[in-house]
Amino acid sequence: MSDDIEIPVESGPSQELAAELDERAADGRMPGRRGLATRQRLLDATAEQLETVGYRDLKVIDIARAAGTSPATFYQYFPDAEAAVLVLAAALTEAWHEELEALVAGRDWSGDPAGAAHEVVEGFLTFWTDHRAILKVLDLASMEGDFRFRDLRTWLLNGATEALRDLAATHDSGYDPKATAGIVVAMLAHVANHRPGLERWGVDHDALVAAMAGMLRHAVAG
Amino acid sequence: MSDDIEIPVESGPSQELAAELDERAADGRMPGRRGLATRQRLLDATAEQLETVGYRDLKVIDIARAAGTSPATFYQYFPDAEAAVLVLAAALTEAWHEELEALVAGRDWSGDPAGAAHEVVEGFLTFWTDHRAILKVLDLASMEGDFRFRDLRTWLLNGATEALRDLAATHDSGYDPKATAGIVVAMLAHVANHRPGLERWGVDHDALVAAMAGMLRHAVAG
Amino acid sequence: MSDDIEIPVESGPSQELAAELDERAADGRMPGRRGLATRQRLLDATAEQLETVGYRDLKVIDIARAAGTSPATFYQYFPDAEAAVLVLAAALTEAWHEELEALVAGRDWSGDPAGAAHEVVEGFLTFWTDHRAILKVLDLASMEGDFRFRDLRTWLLNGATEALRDLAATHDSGYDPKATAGIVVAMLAHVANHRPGLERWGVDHDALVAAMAGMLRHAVAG
Amino acid sequence: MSDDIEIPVESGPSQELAAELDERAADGRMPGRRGLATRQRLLDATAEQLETVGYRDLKVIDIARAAGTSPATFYQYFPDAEAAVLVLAAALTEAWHEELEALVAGRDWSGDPAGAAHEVVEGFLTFWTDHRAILKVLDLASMEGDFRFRDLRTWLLNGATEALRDLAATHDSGYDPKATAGIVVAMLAHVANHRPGLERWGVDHDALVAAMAGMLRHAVAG
DNA sequence: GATGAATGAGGTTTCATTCAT
DNA sequence: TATGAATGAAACCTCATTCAT
Repeated sequence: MSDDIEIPVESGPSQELAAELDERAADGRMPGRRGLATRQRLLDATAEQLETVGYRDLKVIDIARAAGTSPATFYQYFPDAEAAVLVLAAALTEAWHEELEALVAGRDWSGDPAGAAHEVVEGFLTFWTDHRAILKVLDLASMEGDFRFRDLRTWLLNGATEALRDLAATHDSGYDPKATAGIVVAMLAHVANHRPGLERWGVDHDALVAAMAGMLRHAVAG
Repeated sequence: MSDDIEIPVESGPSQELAAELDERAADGRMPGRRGLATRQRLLDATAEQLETVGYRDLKVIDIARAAGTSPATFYQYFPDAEAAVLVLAAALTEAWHEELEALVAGRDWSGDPAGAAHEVVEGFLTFWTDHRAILKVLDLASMEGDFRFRDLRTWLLNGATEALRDLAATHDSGYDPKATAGIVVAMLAHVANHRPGLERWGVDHDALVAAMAGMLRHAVAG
Repeated sequence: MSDDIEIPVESGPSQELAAELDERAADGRMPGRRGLATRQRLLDATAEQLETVGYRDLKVIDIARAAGTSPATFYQYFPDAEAAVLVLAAALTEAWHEELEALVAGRDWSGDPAGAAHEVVEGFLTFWTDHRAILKVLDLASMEGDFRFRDLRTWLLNGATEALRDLAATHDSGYDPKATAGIVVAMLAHVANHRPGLERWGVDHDALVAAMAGMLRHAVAG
Repeated sequence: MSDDIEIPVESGPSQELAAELDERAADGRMPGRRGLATRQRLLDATAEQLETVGYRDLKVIDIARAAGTSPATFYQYFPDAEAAVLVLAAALTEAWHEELEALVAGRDWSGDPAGAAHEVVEGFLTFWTDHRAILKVLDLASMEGDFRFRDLRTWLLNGATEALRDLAATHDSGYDPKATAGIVVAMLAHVANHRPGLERWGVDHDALVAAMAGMLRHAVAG
C-alpha cells in the first residue's frame, strides 16, 4: 500500500473546479431568478443532447435550440459546451456521492451478506443506467486524463469505494482491501456500461446480477 | 439464459464490415505496392493521432499531415477518418483474437490455478495498455451502439471470454458461466482503462494484479 | 492662397455637432443630477478605455463594465460608442482651445523669442502627451475624413495656429504665414505622437525640444 | 546624443517579422504558382479595402470577396487580416527604403540647396499620398506600440532620416542633427497626412511646399 | 433611472471534401 | 498515384442593441 501518495478527495472536488462551476454570468454578475431559470433550461438541454447525440457531437447551437434560446444566450451562462457538462457532472456528483456511500454502508452485511451484495449490485446498475449519459462522459474524460472530470468521478465513487474497502478490511482475504474495492467498482461500472452488449451476447439481467453479487460478496465479505 | 438470441460471432466480424475494410482505392481499383504503402502510412498516422489527441478530435487533415501527405490522398483510401479507425480496430481484432484466447486457454488451470489466473490478468493488462488508444474507441463506440465497432469488440474478446466460460462451467459455482466470464472480462477491461486513476488513488500495480487474480481464480476455478 | 474657400471655424465647431453633443437622455428628457453623474462616469470610462485599448477596440460593453453599469444604461446617454468619444473630444476642444491660443500669444516674442519658442514647444508636447488618447482619435478620424472630428480638431488648434500665423505675418519670410503656421503645428503634433519612437531611435527629449524650438522660432520669428 | 541606446535597424526589419511574412500556406507548405497568384490577389484586395474602408473596418470576408475568393481561401495564406496588412507594409518598406534614401541623398545640396529641398518635399508628399492607406496603418500601429509595424516604419524612413541627419551634421546649427532629421521627417509625414485638412483651411499646395522646403533647407543646410 | 436578460446579426474560423492536374 | 488549391458548410463566438421590469 502507498497511502502516502493518496490524494485528498475526502473533502470534495478540487478548489480549481469552483471557478468553472459557479453560477455567474459571462459579465461576472450573478443572474437573477429568471436568468437562473434559463441557465437551468440550458443544463437540462445539455443533458438531453448528451443522451441523444453523445459527447462527441455536442454542439452549443443544438443545446441552445433544445433549450428554446439562442447560442448567444448560452454564452451568457457558460464559456463553452464542456463547461455545461462539467456543471452537470458536478451536480450528479453532489447529489449521489452520499447516496452511493449509503447504498454500500447501509446494508446488513453481517446478517444477510447475500442480500446486501444483491442490493448493492442492483442499486449500482440502476444508478448507472439512469445517468449513463453523464457517467459516460465522466469515464471518457477521466480516461483521457482530464483532471476536472477525473476528480469528480473519484469523488462521486469515493464514498462507496471506501465503504467497500472498510468491509473488505474486516476479513483477511490476503488482498489489499483498497485494491479489492477499486476492482469491484470497476466491475460494476464496466458491466453497467456494456449491459446491452452482454445481453445481446446472451447473458440476461438476472444471471448477471446474481453472478456479480456473488463475486462482490466473496470479495468484500469473504 | 437466452442462448437462442445469441448472435453468431464465432465466425468473425459481420459481413457488413467487409465492404468498409477492403483495401480498394476510391476509384475501385486495387492499389499497387506503392499505394498500399501510402495506405499503411495513413493507418499508422491514424493510430498515432488516436494516441495523441483521442477519438473526439481525430481529423482527416491531421492524419494526412502526420502521414506526410495531403487530405486528398487520404480520401483515395478511406471514405472518412472513422473508416481508418475501423480498419485499425479490425486489424487489432484479427491479430489478437486468438492470442487472447490462448492467453486464457493455454494455462495450466488444474495444476497451478493461481499462476494461471495471475498470468491471465497480467497478460490482459499488458495487452490493454499496449493498445489502449484503439481499445478506447472500441469501448466508446460500443457503448454508443455502433454495431460495427461492437461486433469487432465482441469478436476480439470472444475467444478469451468463451475460454473463461468453459472454465467456469467445469465447476458448479451456482452462477451462469457465461455471465461470470463476461463479468471477469469487464473487470479486467475497466481496471485496465482506469489504472492511472486507481494508482493515483493509492493502489499499486502489484496489489491490483494480486486482487484481480484472486477474484478471477475464485470466479472461474472455484 | 485661397482664403475664399476657407471654412468659418472662428466661431467654434459646426452646428451639426450640437445634436450629437447635447446631454439629453435617450428619451429626450434632460437627465437630473444622478443621471448626469452616470453620464459622466460613462465618459470617464470611455476615456479610460481609449487609453488602454485604443479606438479600434472600443466597445460599449467594456465601457459600461468599466463604468460599473450595464450596456443598457450606456444607451440611455449615447447612441453609440463613437458619440461618447465625440463628447470627450468636444470637451477637450472646449477646454483647451483658448489655453492653446494663449500658449502662443501670451509670450514675449519680441523680448525673448528663444524663450517663447521653447515654452510653446514644451507646452504643446505636454498638452499632447496628457491627452494623447483622444488626440489620437481626433487625428485618425480627421485623416479618414470624418467631418465632425476634423472640425473639432481644427477648432482645437485654431487659436494657436492663428496666433502663429499672425506672428509669422509680422516679418517677411517670403512664405505664406498660414502655411508656415500649419506646418509648425503639424510638426509639433507628429513629434508628440511619435516621441517614444524617436527616443528609441536615439533622440532624447531635450535635444528634440531644442531643435523644434529653433525651427519654430526661425519660422515664425525670423 | 545617446547613440548607445540606438536600436540596430541598419540591417532591416527584425527577425521575428520573418515568420509572419513568409509565403508558406496554412499547412506549412510552399504554395505553387497558382497559389502565389491567389495570395497576391488577396494582398491586392487587402490594399484596396484599406483604401476604401480603412484599417478599423478591415474584414476577412470583405477582402476575400474583393479578391473573388472565399474566406476559407484567405485563411490558407494568412492567419488573419492583420497579417496581410503586415505583408503589405513590409513590401512597401522593402520597395521604398532605398528610394527614399536616394530622394534625399541624391540631390545637389551644395549646388542648389533650394531646389534639393523642394524636390525632397515634393517627392515625399507624393510618396506619402500614393501610399497613404498603408502608411496610415504604419503610423497608427506604431503609435499604439506595435513593434512589428514600428520596426517597419523605422526601417522605411531610416535611409532618408539618416541622410538628413548627415546633411544636418555638415553645418553647425547648434542642434542635434539626429533630432533635426527626425523632426523634419515628422513634419513631412504629418503634413502629408493632413493635407486635405490644411487645404480646406485655406493653404494651397504650392504655398505649403514652398514653406516646407524653406524650413527643410534651413534646418539641414543652414 | 437603471438594468437584467435575451438575441439578431454578422464576422471568424475550421474542416471535410472535391477536382483538375 | 498524388496532391495543390479551392471552398461550401457549419459551428463558434462576440456585440450592439432592445425591451420589459
